[in-house]
Amino acid sequence: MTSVPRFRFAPSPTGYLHVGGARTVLFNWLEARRVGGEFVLRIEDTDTERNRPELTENILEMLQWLGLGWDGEPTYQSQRFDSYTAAADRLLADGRAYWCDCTAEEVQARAKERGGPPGYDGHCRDRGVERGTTTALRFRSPDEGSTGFDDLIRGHVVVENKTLEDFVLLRSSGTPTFLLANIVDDADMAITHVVRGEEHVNGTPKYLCLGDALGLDYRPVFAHLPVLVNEKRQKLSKRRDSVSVQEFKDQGYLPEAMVNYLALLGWGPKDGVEVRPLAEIVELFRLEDVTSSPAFFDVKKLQAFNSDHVRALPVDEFVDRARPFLSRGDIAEQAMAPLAELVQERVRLLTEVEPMIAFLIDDPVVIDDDSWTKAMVKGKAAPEMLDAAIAALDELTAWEAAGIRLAVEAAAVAVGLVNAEGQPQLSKAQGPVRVATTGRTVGPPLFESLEALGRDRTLARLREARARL
RNA sequence: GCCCCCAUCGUCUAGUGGCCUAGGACACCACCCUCUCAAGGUGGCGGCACGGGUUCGAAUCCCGUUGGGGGUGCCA
Repeated sequence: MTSVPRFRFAPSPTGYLHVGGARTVLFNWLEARRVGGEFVLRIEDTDTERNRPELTENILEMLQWLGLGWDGEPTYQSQRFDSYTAAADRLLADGRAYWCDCTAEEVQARAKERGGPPGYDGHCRDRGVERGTTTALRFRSPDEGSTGFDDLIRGHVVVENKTLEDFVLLRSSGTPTFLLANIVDDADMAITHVVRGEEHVNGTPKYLCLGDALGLDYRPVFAHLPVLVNEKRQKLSKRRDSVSVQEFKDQGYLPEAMVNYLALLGWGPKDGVEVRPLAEIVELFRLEDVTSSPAFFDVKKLQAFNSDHVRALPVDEFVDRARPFLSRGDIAEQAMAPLAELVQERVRLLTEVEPMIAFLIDDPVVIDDDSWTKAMVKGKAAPEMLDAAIAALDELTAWEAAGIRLAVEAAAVAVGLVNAEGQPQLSKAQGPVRVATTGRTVGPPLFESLEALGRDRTLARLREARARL
């Protein structure tokens, strides 16, 4: 029987899914997909104190959103405590574990006194401490020899067993800790590939020694991914860095842009084509090609990827995606309809859509102060231009972009905003008209915008602005 | 302190001994295009941390230094 490659993502519900976790999922998922293996989820909720069940929901929801599905139902460690305590009992019976009644303070005090490395010193190893309400079960780490493992990304890693301290297996509350639950489950679930963050490298020898002590004969393939860092090159942390996937979703990032960008953190396609669909990345991705150095999570580049993915959308798909970000619902959607294509190529984030078409919804239009100053106060011949535009547009019989353009051009000529050849200078002439009607100096092309605005509102706004001058 | 890991433009990367006077992308700057803003086009800025080896030849291999990171929890 040949076993299928099996990958897993094992988050603990103590925080929202963040981009680092998402990248770990992605790399697991990508490799699993490529080799035709399975990708499963295991919720590591062993710490009943910090566990926040509702966060599991967020993690699952974000994975769905990113399009990184999993096989089968997630496993919950909180429902498998029996397996862990059984393993712990075995270790205790075999003399590979012992009860310890030291408090954290005592451990620290002794470490300080002896001046050596902090951490547990094996104080209770042979004290014959009985199980009590304040005792934790510790693993008796091997004193000699060394433990090594092969890592797809880092090569061979070896550590001396004597540097492995006697870590806790069972808390005094009786709940199992990470390492114990981890190895028991990985073996039980027949995980063949352990792909996780670099922060787990140091724990791996402990994990392996534990497995040996348990007689598991279990050796998965490891791949420790480089961590994602902030601008100060520290590991991304939910606490100090704003990196939850949910936030990016809320800001109007597209999931395809997100996974595309994340795939390029620690890996790059040989052909150099960065912006591409996930399906292509699945074909090209190789876990062994992943870099071993930390990568900076650059929001600027993410934004650039998002712009590309937004523009690559068919226009009705773009409208569908933008819909949840339109706070004013149908009104906004109807307003956007005629300008959708023009808006699409101007936004980086979906949250930028509504501000761009707000002038079609707000009545009266909200005028941006800086824009007003720039176009009306500092701009050339604003009053004259508005007068001329009003006159020209008022005479228009058909209200469509091309005709509106001709009228504005005629107005420009009338007030002398022309170049050496006597041609209208729209770059100068459009300013006052744009600000009067849309409230801003920037936005979708003016004439299409005015067509969408309608004759009456356009003229009314021009007259209102003129009156203010 | 101890253990482990890492080191190519500001950032993400390509590069696995000669194809490299190091390629691409983001960012930045300039110009072009242009009704604003985008988009697009062209060009520019900018890097193999340092020192020793090995080799005919090193960004690529080895050693050291320096710098950075991760771990060192009754968190995961």
